[in-house]
Amino acid sequence: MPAVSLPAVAPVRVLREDAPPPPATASKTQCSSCHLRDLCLPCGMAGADLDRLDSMRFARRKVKAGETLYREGDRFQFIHAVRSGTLKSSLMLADGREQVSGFHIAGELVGLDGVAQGRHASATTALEDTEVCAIPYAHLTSLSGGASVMQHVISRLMSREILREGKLMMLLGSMNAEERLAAFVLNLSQRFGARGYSDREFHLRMSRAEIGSYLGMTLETVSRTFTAFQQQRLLEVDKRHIRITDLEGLKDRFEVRVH
Amino acid sequence: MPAVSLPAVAPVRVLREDAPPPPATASKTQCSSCHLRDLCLPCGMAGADLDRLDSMRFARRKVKAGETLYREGDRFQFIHAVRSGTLKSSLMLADGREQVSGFHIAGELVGLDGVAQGRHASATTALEDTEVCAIPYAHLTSLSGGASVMQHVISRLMSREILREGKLMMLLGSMNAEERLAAFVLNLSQRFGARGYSDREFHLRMSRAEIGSYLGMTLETVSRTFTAFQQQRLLEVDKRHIRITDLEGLKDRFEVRVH
DNA sequence: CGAGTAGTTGACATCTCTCAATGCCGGTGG
DNA sequence: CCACCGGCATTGAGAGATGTCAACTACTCG
Repeated sequence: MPAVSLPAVAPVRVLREDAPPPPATASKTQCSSCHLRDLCLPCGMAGADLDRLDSMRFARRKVKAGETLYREGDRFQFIHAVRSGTLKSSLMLADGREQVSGFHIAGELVGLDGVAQGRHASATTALEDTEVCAIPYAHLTSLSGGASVMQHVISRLMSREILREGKLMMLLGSMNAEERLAAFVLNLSQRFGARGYSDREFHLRMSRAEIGSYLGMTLETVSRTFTAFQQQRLLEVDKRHIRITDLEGLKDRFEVRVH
Repeated sequence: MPAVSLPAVAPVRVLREDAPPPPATASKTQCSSCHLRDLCLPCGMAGADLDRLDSMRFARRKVKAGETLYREGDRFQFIHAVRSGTLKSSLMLADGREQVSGFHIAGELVGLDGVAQGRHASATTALEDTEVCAIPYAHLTSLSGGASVMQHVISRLMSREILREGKLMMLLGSMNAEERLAAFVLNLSQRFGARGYSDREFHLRMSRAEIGSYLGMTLETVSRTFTAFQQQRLLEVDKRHIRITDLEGLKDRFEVRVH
Protein backbone atom coordinates (compact mmCIF):
# COMPACT_ATOMS: atom_id res chain seq x y z
CA MET A 1 0.00 0.00 0.00
CA PRO A 2 2.76 2.53 -0.42
CA ALA A 3 2.70 5.57 -2.58
CA VAL A 4 -0.48 7.29 -1.59
CA SER A 5 1.64 9.94 0.03
CA LEU A 6 0.50 13.44 -0.57
CA PRO A 7 1.91 14.78 -3.76
CA ALA A 8 3.78 17.82 -4.64
CA VAL A 9 4.14 19.22 -1.17
CA ALA A 10 7.85 18.98 -1.69
CA PRO A 11 8.60 20.31 1.77
CA VAL A 12 10.90 23.11 0.77
CA ARG A 13 13.37 22.40 3.48
CA VAL A 14 16.42 24.44 4.03
CA LEU A 15 19.19 21.93 4.17
CA ARG A 16 20.81 22.07 7.50
CA GLU A 17 23.11 20.02 9.61
CA ASP A 18 21.62 17.24 11.60
CA ALA A 19 20.91 17.76 15.24
CA PRO A 20 23.97 17.69 17.46
CA PRO A 21 25.09 14.18 18.24
CA PRO A 22 23.39 12.75 21.27
CA PRO A 23 25.28 13.95 24.33
CA ALA A 24 25.90 10.33 25.09
CA THR A 25 25.22 9.67 28.68
CA ALA A 26 27.69 7.13 29.92
CA SER A 27 25.00 4.92 31.33
CA LYS A 28 23.95 1.96 29.26
CA THR A 29 21.16 -0.46 29.69
CA GLN A 30 20.58 -4.14 29.38
CA CYS A 31 17.18 -4.99 28.03
CA SER A 32 16.61 -8.17 30.00
CA SER A 33 16.90 -6.37 33.31
CA CYS A 34 14.82 -3.35 32.32
CA HIS A 35 11.51 -2.95 34.10
CA LEU A 36 9.91 -2.14 30.78
CA ARG A 37 11.07 -5.31 29.05
CA ASP A 38 7.59 -6.74 28.64
CA LEU A 39 6.31 -3.65 26.88
CA CYS A 40 9.31 -2.56 24.91
CA LEU A 41 11.56 -3.99 22.24
CA PRO A 42 12.36 -7.28 23.97
CA CYS A 43 8.67 -8.06 24.33
CA GLY A 44 8.15 -11.68 23.38
CA MET A 45 11.83 -12.44 23.03
CA ALA A 46 13.77 -15.01 25.00
CA GLY A 47 16.85 -17.20 25.00
CA ALA A 48 19.50 -16.56 22.40
CA ASP A 49 17.62 -13.68 20.87
CA LEU A 50 17.33 -11.85 24.12
CA ASP A 51 21.00 -12.55 24.83
CA ARG A 52 21.89 -11.03 21.52
CA LEU A 53 19.82 -8.00 22.37
CA ASP A 54 21.49 -7.76 25.75
CA SER A 55 24.90 -7.82 24.17
CA MET A 56 24.10 -4.54 22.46
CA ARG A 57 23.73 -2.39 25.55
CA PHE A 58 22.03 0.64 24.22
CA ALA A 59 23.18 4.10 25.21
CA ARG A 60 20.73 6.21 27.10
CA ARG A 61 20.01 9.80 26.36
CA LYS A 62 18.25 12.47 28.36
CA VAL A 63 16.04 15.01 26.69
CA LYS A 64 14.85 17.97 28.69
CA ALA A 65 11.32 19.27 28.45
CA GLY A 66 10.92 21.23 25.23
CA GLU A 67 14.08 19.86 23.63
CA THR A 68 13.96 17.76 20.49
CA LEU A 69 15.13 14.19 20.20
CA TYR A 70 15.38 14.59 16.44
CA ARG A 71 14.00 16.94 13.84
CA GLU A 72 12.32 16.53 10.53
CA GLY A 73 15.02 15.77 7.98
CA ASP A 74 17.62 14.53 10.46
CA ARG A 75 19.51 11.46 9.40
CA PHE A 76 17.84 8.32 10.70
CA GLN A 77 20.22 6.31 12.83
CA PHE A 78 18.36 5.26 15.94
CA ILE A 79 15.09 3.89 17.01
CA HIS A 80 14.42 5.33 20.42
CA ALA A 81 12.73 3.53 23.26
CA VAL A 82 11.16 5.74 25.89
CA ARG A 83 12.40 4.86 29.38
CA SER A 84 10.62 7.60 31.25
CA GLY A 85 8.83 10.80 30.38
CA THR A 86 6.69 11.75 27.41
CA LEU A 87 7.42 12.67 23.81
CA LYS A 88 5.36 14.06 21.01
CA SER A 89 5.98 13.58 17.29
CA SER A 90 4.89 16.21 14.85
CA LEU A 91 5.04 17.28 11.25
CA MET A 92 5.38 20.82 10.06
CA LEU A 93 2.70 22.15 7.79
CA ALA A 94 3.69 24.42 4.96
CA ASP A 95 2.46 27.45 6.85
CA GLY A 96 4.58 26.66 9.86
CA ARG A 97 1.92 25.22 12.07
CA GLU A 98 2.55 21.83 13.51
CA GLN A 99 0.46 18.73 13.20
CA VAL A 100 1.00 16.40 16.12
CA SER A 101 1.13 12.81 14.92
CA GLY A 102 1.60 10.97 18.17
CA PHE A 103 2.41 10.95 21.87
CA HIS A 104 4.81 8.42 23.33
CA ILE A 105 5.20 7.22 26.89
CA ALA A 106 7.47 4.74 28.67
CA GLY A 107 8.01 1.47 26.84
CA GLU A 108 7.02 2.83 23.44
CA LEU A 109 9.30 3.07 20.43
CA VAL A 110 9.81 6.18 18.36
CA GLY A 111 11.36 6.90 15.01
CA LEU A 112 10.33 4.09 12.68
CA ASP A 113 9.24 6.68 10.14
CA GLY A 114 12.89 7.16 9.23
CA VAL A 115 13.47 3.74 7.71
CA ALA A 116 11.88 4.57 4.37
CA GLN A 117 14.10 7.45 3.41
CA GLY A 118 16.99 7.28 5.82
CA ARG A 119 15.82 10.60 7.24
CA HIS A 120 13.19 11.39 9.78
CA ALA A 121 9.92 12.59 8.36
CA SER A 122 8.76 14.01 11.65
CA ALA A 123 10.26 15.79 14.63
CA THR A 124 10.08 14.43 18.14
CA THR A 125 10.05 16.67 21.18
CA ALA A 126 10.01 16.03 24.90
CA LEU A 127 6.91 17.21 26.76
CA GLU A 128 8.67 16.74 30.08
CA ASP A 129 12.16 15.63 31.07
CA THR A 130 12.52 12.32 29.33
CA GLU A 131 15.01 9.52 29.02
CA VAL A 132 15.33 7.21 26.04
CA CYS A 133 17.47 4.29 24.90
CA ALA A 134 19.08 4.93 21.53
CA ILE A 135 18.92 1.74 19.50
CA PRO A 136 21.16 1.88 16.44
CA TYR A 137 18.99 0.68 13.61
CA ALA A 138 21.91 -0.54 11.47
CA HIS A 139 23.20 -2.76 14.29
CA LEU A 140 19.79 -4.16 14.83
CA THR A 141 19.40 -5.28 11.26
CA SER A 142 22.95 -6.42 10.60
CA LEU A 143 23.48 -8.20 13.86
CA SER A 144 20.39 -10.26 13.46
CA GLY A 145 22.63 -12.61 11.48
CA GLY A 146 21.09 -15.97 10.79
CA ALA A 147 17.50 -16.34 11.85
CA SER A 148 16.32 -12.78 11.72
CA VAL A 149 14.09 -12.81 14.74
CA MET A 150 15.06 -9.25 15.30
CA GLN A 151 14.00 -8.22 11.83
CA HIS A 152 10.73 -9.89 12.50
CA VAL A 153 10.29 -7.93 15.67
CA ILE A 154 10.98 -4.71 13.82
CA SER A 155 8.56 -5.63 11.07
CA ARG A 156 5.89 -6.33 13.62
CA LEU A 157 6.54 -3.02 15.32
CA MET A 158 6.26 -1.20 12.06
CA SER A 159 3.10 -2.99 11.15
CA ARG A 160 1.67 -2.10 14.52
CA GLU A 161 2.47 1.51 13.79
CA ILE A 162 0.58 1.18 10.53
CA LEU A 163 -2.41 -0.16 12.44
CA ARG A 164 -2.19 2.65 14.93
CA GLU A 165 -2.23 5.26 12.23
CA GLY A 166 -5.00 3.52 10.38
CA LYS A 167 -7.18 3.75 13.44
CA LEU A 168 -6.26 7.35 13.95
CA MET A 169 -7.26 8.07 10.38
CA MET A 170 -10.58 6.48 11.09
CA LEU A 171 -10.95 8.69 14.09
CA LEU A 172 -10.05 11.82 12.17
CA GLY A 173 -12.13 10.87 9.21
CA SER A 174 -15.38 9.91 10.75
CA MET A 175 -15.83 10.90 14.35
CA ASN A 176 -17.04 14.06 16.01
CA ALA A 177 -15.31 16.04 18.74
CA GLU A 178 -16.76 14.07 21.66
CA GLU A 179 -15.94 10.74 20.13
CA ARG A 180 -12.41 11.81 19.33
CA LEU A 181 -11.66 13.13 22.75
CA ALA A 182 -13.26 10.12 24.43
CA ALA A 183 -11.11 7.85 22.27
CA PHE A 184 -8.05 9.84 23.22
CA VAL A 185 -8.70 9.70 26.94
CA LEU A 186 -9.58 6.01 26.85
CA ASN A 187 -6.44 5.28 24.90
CA LEU A 188 -4.27 7.07 27.42
CA SER A 189 -6.09 5.33 30.24
CA GLN A 190 -5.39 1.97 28.69
CA ARG A 191 -1.72 2.73 28.12
CA PHE A 192 -1.23 3.95 31.67
CA GLY A 193 -3.04 0.91 32.95
CA ALA A 194 -0.77 -1.41 30.98
CA ARG A 195 2.19 0.23 32.69
CA GLY A 196 0.88 -0.33 36.17
CA TYR A 197 -0.33 3.21 36.73
CA SER A 198 -3.89 4.14 37.47
CA ASP A 199 -6.14 3.96 34.46
CA ARG A 200 -8.70 6.18 36.18
CA GLU A 201 -6.63 9.16 37.14
CA PHE A 202 -3.63 10.68 35.42
CA HIS A 203 -1.84 13.79 34.40
CA LEU A 204 -1.76 15.01 30.83
CA ARG A 205 1.65 16.11 29.70
CA MET A 206 0.41 17.87 26.61
CA SER A 207 -1.40 21.17 26.16
CA ARG A 208 -4.92 21.61 24.84
CA ALA A 209 -3.41 22.88 21.62
CA GLU A 210 -1.33 19.73 21.22
CA ILE A 211 -4.30 17.50 21.91
CA GLY A 212 -6.29 19.52 19.42
CA SER A 213 -3.64 19.24 16.76
CA TYR A 214 -3.46 15.51 17.29
CA LEU A 215 -7.21 15.07 17.14
CA GLY A 216 -7.84 17.50 14.34
CA MET A 217 -9.73 20.15 16.27
CA THR A 218 -9.04 23.51 17.86
CA LEU A 219 -7.87 23.96 21.42
CA GLU A 220 -11.14 25.70 22.23
CA THR A 221 -13.13 22.71 21.11
CA VAL A 222 -10.92 20.44 23.20
CA SER A 223 -11.56 22.62 26.20
CA ARG A 224 -15.30 22.80 25.63
CA THR A 225 -15.51 19.06 25.13
CA PHE A 226 -13.69 18.41 28.39
CA THR A 227 -16.17 20.71 30.07
CA ALA A 228 -19.06 18.84 28.45
CA PHE A 229 -17.69 15.51 29.68
CA GLN A 230 -17.43 16.96 33.15
CA GLN A 231 -21.05 18.13 33.03
CA GLN A 232 -22.06 14.67 31.89
CA ARG A 233 -20.22 13.30 34.93
CA LEU A 234 -17.88 11.23 32.80
CA LEU A 235 -14.70 12.98 33.89
CA GLU A 236 -13.37 15.34 36.48
CA VAL A 237 -10.98 17.71 34.81
CA ASP A 238 -8.70 20.17 36.52
CA LYS A 239 -6.35 21.65 33.98
CA ARG A 240 -4.19 18.69 33.07
CA HIS A 241 -5.34 16.40 35.80
CA ILE A 242 -7.94 13.89 34.64
CA ARG A 243 -10.07 11.57 36.69
CA ILE A 244 -12.37 9.17 34.92
CA THR A 245 -15.52 8.88 36.98
CA ASP A 246 -17.57 6.87 34.52
CA LEU A 247 -15.42 4.63 32.40
CA GLU A 248 -18.34 2.77 30.90
CA GLY A 249 -20.10 5.98 30.07
CA LEU A 250 -16.99 7.22 28.37
CA LYS A 251 -16.78 4.06 26.33
CA ASP A 252 -20.40 4.48 25.33
CA ARG A 253 -19.64 8.00 24.24
CA PHE A 254 -16.89 6.65 22.13
CA GLU A 255 -18.91 3.80 20.80
CA VAL A 256 -21.93 5.95 20.23
CA ARG A 257 -22.07 4.48 16.79
CA VAL A 258 -22.58 0.98 17.96
CA HIS A 259 -26.28 0.49 18.09
CA MET B 1 5.57 4.42 18.43
CA PRO B 2 3.18 1.55 18.77
CA ALA B 3 0.35 1.34 21.15
CA VAL B 4 -1.55 4.50 20.41
CA SER B 5 -4.17 2.37 18.81
CA LEU B 6 -7.67 3.25 19.71
CA PRO B 7 -8.76 1.59 22.86
CA ALA B 8 -11.71 -0.44 23.67
CA VAL B 9 -13.01 -0.80 20.19
CA ALA B 10 -12.47 -4.51 20.52
CA PRO B 11 -13.97 -5.14 17.13
CA VAL B 12 -16.60 -7.62 18.18
CA ARG B 13 -15.99 -9.85 15.25
CA VAL B 14 -17.90 -12.96 14.64
CA LEU B 15 -15.25 -15.56 14.08
CA ARG B 16 -15.56 -16.92 10.63
CA GLU B 17 -13.53 -18.94 8.24
CA ASP B 18 -10.95 -17.15 6.21
CA ALA B 19 -11.75 -16.24 2.69
CA PRO B 20 -11.68 -19.11 0.24
CA PRO B 21 -8.17 -19.95 -0.88
CA PRO B 22 -7.08 -17.95 -3.87
CA PRO B 23 -8.38 -19.70 -6.96
CA ALA B 24 -4.79 -20.04 -8.00
CA THR B 25 -4.42 -19.04 -11.55
CA ALA B 26 -1.84 -21.24 -13.15
CA SER B 27 0.11 -18.30 -14.49
CA LYS B 28 3.12 -17.22 -12.54
CA THR B 29 5.33 -14.26 -12.91
CA GLN B 30 8.98 -13.47 -12.82
CA CYS B 31 9.72 -10.11 -11.27
CA SER B 32 12.70 -9.19 -13.41
CA SER B 33 10.69 -9.38 -16.59
CA CYS B 34 7.63 -7.58 -15.26
CA HIS B 35 6.88 -4.22 -16.78
CA LEU B 36 6.22 -2.89 -13.29
CA ARG B 37 9.57 -3.94 -11.89
CA ASP B 38 10.81 -0.42 -11.29
CA LEU B 39 7.78 0.54 -9.23
CA CYS B 40 7.02 -2.66 -7.43
CA LEU B 41 8.78 -4.99 -5.03
CA PRO B 42 11.99 -5.44 -7.03
CA CYS B 43 12.50 -1.69 -7.16
CA GLY B 44 16.14 -0.99 -6.44
CA MET B 45 17.17 -4.62 -6.42
CA ALA B 46 19.71 -6.23 -8.70
CA GLY B 47 22.10 -9.15 -9.08
CA ALA B 48 21.80 -12.01 -6.64
CA ASP B 49 18.91 -10.44 -4.77
CA LEU B 50 16.83 -10.06 -7.87
CA ASP B 51 17.71 -13.62 -8.90
CA ARG B 52 16.49 -14.84 -5.58
CA LEU B 53 13.28 -12.92 -6.05
CA ASP B 54 12.89 -14.38 -9.52
CA SER B 55 13.29 -17.88 -8.17
CA MET B 56 10.09 -17.41 -6.22
CA ARG B 57 7.70 -16.97 -9.13
CA PHE B 58 4.66 -15.59 -7.48
CA ALA B 59 1.22 -16.89 -8.32
CA ARG B 60 -1.19 -14.46 -9.87
CA ARG B 61 -4.75 -14.03 -8.86
CA LYS B 62 -7.67 -12.32 -10.52
CA VAL B 63 -10.22 -10.41 -8.54
CA LYS B 64 -13.38 -9.27 -10.24
CA ALA B 65 -14.87 -5.85 -9.64
CA GLY B 66 -16.62 -5.84 -6.28
CA GLU B 67 -14.95 -8.97 -5.00
CA THR B 68 -12.63 -8.93 -2.02
CA LEU B 69 -8.97 -9.89 -2.03
CA TYR B 70 -9.09 -10.44 1.71
CA ARG B 71 -11.32 -9.40 4.56
CA GLU B 72 -10.77 -7.92 7.96
CA GLY B 73 -9.66 -10.74 10.24
CA ASP B 74 -8.45 -13.07 7.51
CA ARG B 75 -5.18 -14.80 8.22
CA PHE B 76 -2.27 -12.85 6.84
CA GLN B 77 -0.27 -14.94 4.39
CA PHE B 78 0.43 -12.81 1.37
CA ILE B 79 1.51 -9.39 0.44
CA HIS B 80 -0.21 -8.59 -2.81
CA ALA B 81 1.26 -6.59 -5.63
CA VAL B 82 -1.22 -5.01 -7.99
CA ARG B 83 -0.51 -5.94 -11.62
CA SER B 84 -3.48 -4.20 -13.15
CA GLY B 85 -6.72 -2.71 -11.94
CA THR B 86 -7.58 -0.84 -8.77
CA LEU B 87 -8.20 -1.89 -5.18
CA LYS B 88 -9.52 -0.11 -2.13
CA SER B 89 -8.73 -0.95 1.47
CA SER B 90 -11.23 -0.22 4.17
CA LEU B 91 -12.02 -0.69 7.82
CA MET B 92 -15.43 -1.35 9.24
CA LEU B 93 -16.76 1.07 11.80
CA ALA B 94 -18.73 -0.28 14.70
CA ASP B 95 -21.97 0.85 13.14
CA GLY B 96 -21.26 -0.96 9.93
CA ARG B 97 -20.16 1.95 7.82
CA GLU B 98 -16.87 1.66 6.07
CA GLN B 99 -13.87 3.92 6.33
CA VAL B 100 -11.75 3.73 3.20
CA SER B 101 -8.08 3.76 4.15
CA GLY B 102 -6.44 3.64 0.76
CA PHE B 103 -6.64 3.08 -2.98
CA HIS B 104 -4.08 0.95 -4.79
CA ILE B 105 -3.12 0.90 -8.43
CA ALA B 106 -0.65 -1.06 -10.54
CA GLY B 107 2.77 -1.51 -8.99
CA GLU B 108 1.61 -0.87 -5.44
CA LEU B 109 1.72 -3.35 -2.59
CA VAL B 110 -1.19 -4.20 -0.36
CA GLY B 111 -1.56 -6.00 2.92
CA LEU B 112 1.33 -4.94 5.12
CA ASP B 113 -1.11 -4.21 7.89
CA GLY B 114 -1.31 -7.92 8.57
CA VAL B 115 2.24 -8.38 9.80
CA ALA B 116 1.55 -7.08 13.29
CA GLN B 117 -1.10 -9.57 14.30
CA GLY B 118 -0.93 -12.27 11.67
CA ARG B 119 -4.39 -11.22 10.57
CA HIS B 120 -5.53 -8.48 8.29
CA ALA B 121 -6.84 -5.41 10.01
CA SER B 122 -8.56 -4.13 6.92
CA ALA B 123 -10.46 -5.54 3.97
CA THR B 124 -9.37 -5.02 0.40
CA THR B 125 -11.83 -4.95 -2.48
CA ALA B 126 -11.46 -4.59 -6.23
CA LEU B 127 -12.96 -1.46 -7.76
CA GLU B 128 -12.61 -2.95 -11.24
CA ASP B 129 -11.38 -6.27 -12.56
CA THR B 130 -7.94 -6.55 -11.06
CA GLU B 131 -4.97 -8.85 -11.15
CA VAL B 132 -2.43 -9.23 -8.35
CA CYS B 133 0.68 -11.23 -7.57
CA ALA B 134 0.39 -13.12 -4.28
CA ILE B 135 3.70 -12.89 -2.47
CA PRO B 136 3.94 -15.35 0.42
CA TYR B 137 5.21 -13.29 3.32
CA ALA B 138 6.76 -16.25 5.12
CA HIS B 139 8.83 -17.18 2.08
CA LEU B 140 9.98 -13.65 1.69
CA THR B 141 11.33 -13.43 5.19
CA SER B 142 12.76 -16.92 5.50
CA LEU B 143 14.31 -17.11 2.10
CA SER B 144 16.19 -13.89 2.59
CA GLY B 145 18.81 -16.12 4.15
CA GLY B 146 22.17 -14.42 4.56
CA ALA B 147 22.17 -10.76 3.75
CA SER B 148 18.61 -9.81 4.42
CA VAL B 149 18.26 -7.37 1.60
CA MET B 150 14.74 -8.56 1.24
CA GLN B 151 13.89 -7.81 4.82
CA HIS B 152 15.30 -4.40 4.29
CA VAL B 153 13.08 -3.87 1.31
CA ILE B 154 10.07 -4.90 3.32
CA SER B 155 11.01 -2.62 6.16
CA ARG B 156 11.36 0.26 3.78
CA LEU B 157 7.99 -0.50 2.28
CA MET B 158 6.40 -0.57 5.67
CA SER B 159 8.05 2.63 6.68
CA ARG B 160 6.81 4.21 3.50
CA GLU B 161 3.34 3.11 4.42
CA ILE B 162 3.78 4.81 7.78
CA LEU B 163 4.78 8.00 6.02
CA ARG B 164 1.82 7.77 3.71
CA GLU B 165 -0.58 7.43 6.58
CA GLY B 166 1.12 10.19 8.50
CA LYS B 167 0.52 12.54 5.63
CA LEU B 168 -3.03 11.42 5.32
CA MET B 169 -3.57 12.12 8.99
CA MET B 170 -2.24 15.59 8.42
CA LEU B 171 -4.69 16.00 5.62
CA LEU B 172 -7.61 14.75 7.66
CA GLY B 173 -6.59 16.69 10.71
CA SER B 174 -5.98 20.10 9.36
CA MET B 175 -7.25 20.72 5.88
CA ASN B 176 -10.58 21.82 4.51
CA ALA B 177 -12.60 20.16 1.78
CA GLU B 178 -10.92 21.95 -1.13
CA GLU B 179 -7.45 21.24 0.13
CA ARG B 180 -8.25 17.59 0.72
CA LEU B 181 -9.73 17.01 -2.66
CA ALA B 182 -6.94 18.93 -4.38
CA ALA B 183 -4.40 16.79 -2.55
CA PHE B 184 -6.26 13.68 -3.59
CA VAL B 185 -6.41 14.59 -7.26
CA LEU B 186 -2.77 15.70 -7.33
CA ASN B 187 -1.74 12.48 -5.67
CA LEU B 188 -3.57 10.38 -8.24
CA SER B 189 -2.13 12.50 -11.01
CA GLN B 190 1.36 11.91 -9.74
CA ARG B 191 0.86 8.18 -9.41
CA PHE B 192 -0.56 7.85 -12.90
CA GLY B 193 2.27 9.95 -14.23
CA ALA B 194 4.85 7.70 -12.60
CA ARG B 195 3.27 4.77 -14.42
CA GLY B 196 3.51 6.36 -17.82
CA TYR B 197 -0.13 7.37 -18.05
CA SER B 198 -1.31 10.90 -18.45
CA ASP B 199 -1.05 12.96 -15.30
CA ARG B 200 -3.55 15.47 -16.66
CA GLU B 201 -6.45 13.28 -17.59
CA PHE B 202 -7.66 10.07 -16.03
CA HIS B 203 -10.60 8.02 -14.97
CA LEU B 204 -11.56 7.61 -11.33
CA ARG B 205 -12.37 4.05 -10.39
CA MET B 206 -13.99 4.96 -7.11
CA SER B 207 -17.36 6.51 -6.32
CA ARG B 208 -17.90 9.89 -4.70
CA ALA B 209 -18.86 8.07 -1.55
CA GLU B 210 -15.57 6.19 -1.50
CA ILE B 211 -13.58 9.34 -2.11
CA GLY B 212 -15.53 11.00 0.66
CA SER B 213 -14.91 8.21 3.10
CA TYR B 214 -11.22 8.30 2.32
CA LEU B 215 -11.01 12.06 2.72
CA GLY B 216 -13.28 12.34 5.72
CA MET B 217 -16.16 14.16 4.09
CA THR B 218 -19.57 13.34 2.66
CA LEU B 219 -20.18 12.41 -0.92
CA GLU B 220 -22.16 15.60 -1.40
CA THR B 221 -19.23 17.72 -0.31
CA VAL B 222 -16.97 15.83 -2.70
CA SER B 223 -19.38 16.53 -5.50
CA ARG B 224 -19.76 20.19 -4.63
CA THR B 225 -16.01 20.62 -4.36
CA PHE B 226 -15.47 19.08 -7.78
CA THR B 227 -18.02 21.52 -9.13
CA ALA B 228 -16.24 24.39 -7.40
CA PHE B 229 -12.92 23.35 -8.95
CA GLN B 230 -14.58 23.25 -12.31
CA GLN B 231 -15.96 26.75 -11.84
CA GLN B 232 -12.50 27.90 -10.86
CA ARG B 233 -11.22 26.38 -14.10
CA LEU B 234 -8.88 24.03 -12.30
CA LEU B 235 -10.50 20.84 -13.52
CA GLU B 236 -12.95 19.56 -16.02
CA VAL B 237 -15.06 16.90 -14.42
CA ASP B 238 -17.49 14.59 -16.13
CA LYS B 239 -18.68 11.97 -13.71
CA ARG B 240 -15.53 9.95 -13.14
CA HIS B 241 -13.50 11.43 -15.90
CA ILE B 242 -11.07 14.10 -14.70
CA ARG B 243 -9.03 16.53 -16.73
CA ILE B 244 -6.66 18.84 -14.94
CA THR B 245 -6.70 22.14 -16.78
CA ASP B 246 -4.64 24.15 -14.31
CA LEU B 247 -2.14 22.00 -12.50
CA GLU B 248 -0.36 24.93 -10.89
CA GLY B 249 -3.61 26.41 -9.73
CA LEU B 250 -4.56 23.12 -8.20
CA LYS B 251 -1.26 22.97 -6.37
CA ASP B 252 -1.83 26.48 -5.10
CA ARG B 253 -5.20 25.42 -3.85
CA PHE B 254 -3.55 22.63 -2.01
CA GLU B 255 -0.74 24.74 -0.71
CA VAL B 256 -2.98 27.58 0.27
CA ARG B 257 -1.38 27.49 3.65
CA VAL B 258 2.12 28.24 2.49
CA HIS B 259 3.42 31.37 4.14
C1' DC C 1 4.67 43.26 40.52
C1' DG C 2 4.31 42.68 35.49
C1' DA C 3 4.55 39.74 31.60
C1' DG C 4 3.69 35.59 29.52
C1' DT C 5 1.45 31.13 29.03
C1' DA C 6 -2.39 28.08 29.44
C1' DG C 7 -7.08 27.32 29.95
C1' DT C 8 -12.04 28.59 29.93
C1' DT C 9 -16.00 30.72 28.14
C1' DG C 10 -19.02 33.54 25.11
C1' DA C 11 -20.75 35.37 20.65
C1' DC C 12 -20.77 34.87 16.13
C1' DA C 13 -19.35 33.17 11.48
C1' DT C 14 -18.69 29.53 8.49
C1' DC C 15 -18.12 25.18 6.85
C1' DT C 16 -19.81 20.83 6.27
C1' DC C 17 -23.55 17.63 7.05
C1' DT C 18 -28.30 16.17 6.47
C1' DC C 19 -32.29 15.58 4.00
C1' DA C 20 -34.62 15.84 -0.18
C1' DA C 21 -35.43 16.46 -5.07
C1' DT C 22 -33.74 15.86 -9.62
C1' DG C 23 -31.05 14.29 -13.52
C1' DC C 24 -28.37 11.02 -15.95
C1' DC C 25 -27.06 6.62 -17.57
C1' DG C 26 -27.00 1.74 -18.37
C1' DG C 27 -29.37 -2.49 -18.00
C1' DT C 28 -33.50 -5.25 -18.29
C1' DG C 29 -37.75 -6.84 -19.59
C1' DG C 30 -42.09 -6.10 -21.87
C1' DC D 1 -37.82 0.02 -29.35
C1' DC D 2 -39.30 1.98 -25.26
C1' DA D 3 -40.47 2.19 -20.36
C1' DC D 4 -38.92 1.42 -16.06
C1' DC D 5 -35.63 0.74 -12.53
C1' DG D 6 -31.50 1.16 -9.68
C1' DG D 7 -27.22 3.23 -8.87
C1' DC D 8 -24.56 7.28 -9.01
C1' DA D 9 -23.97 12.16 -9.24
C1' DT D 10 -25.54 16.89 -8.75
C1' DT D 11 -27.85 20.59 -6.53
C1' DG D 12 -30.57 23.22 -3.09
C1' DA D 13 -32.15 24.60 1.57
C1' DG D 14 -31.69 24.48 6.21
C1' DA D 15 -29.48 22.73 10.53
C1' DG D 16 -25.77 21.82 13.38
C1' DA D 17 -21.08 21.38 14.67
C1' DT D 18 -16.84 23.42 14.91
C1' DG D 19 -13.79 27.31 13.97
C1' DT D 20 -12.64 32.22 14.89
C1' DC D 21 -12.05 36.10 17.61
C1' DA D 22 -12.04 38.12 21.91
C1' DA D 23 -12.35 38.67 26.86
C1' DC D 24 -11.17 37.04 31.28
C1' DT D 25 -8.92 34.15 34.93
C1' DA D 26 -5.39 31.59 37.10
C1' DC D 27 -0.55 30.48 37.43
C1' DT D 28 4.28 30.73 36.84
C1' DC D 29 8.47 32.86 36.18
C1' DG D 30 11.58 36.70 36.25
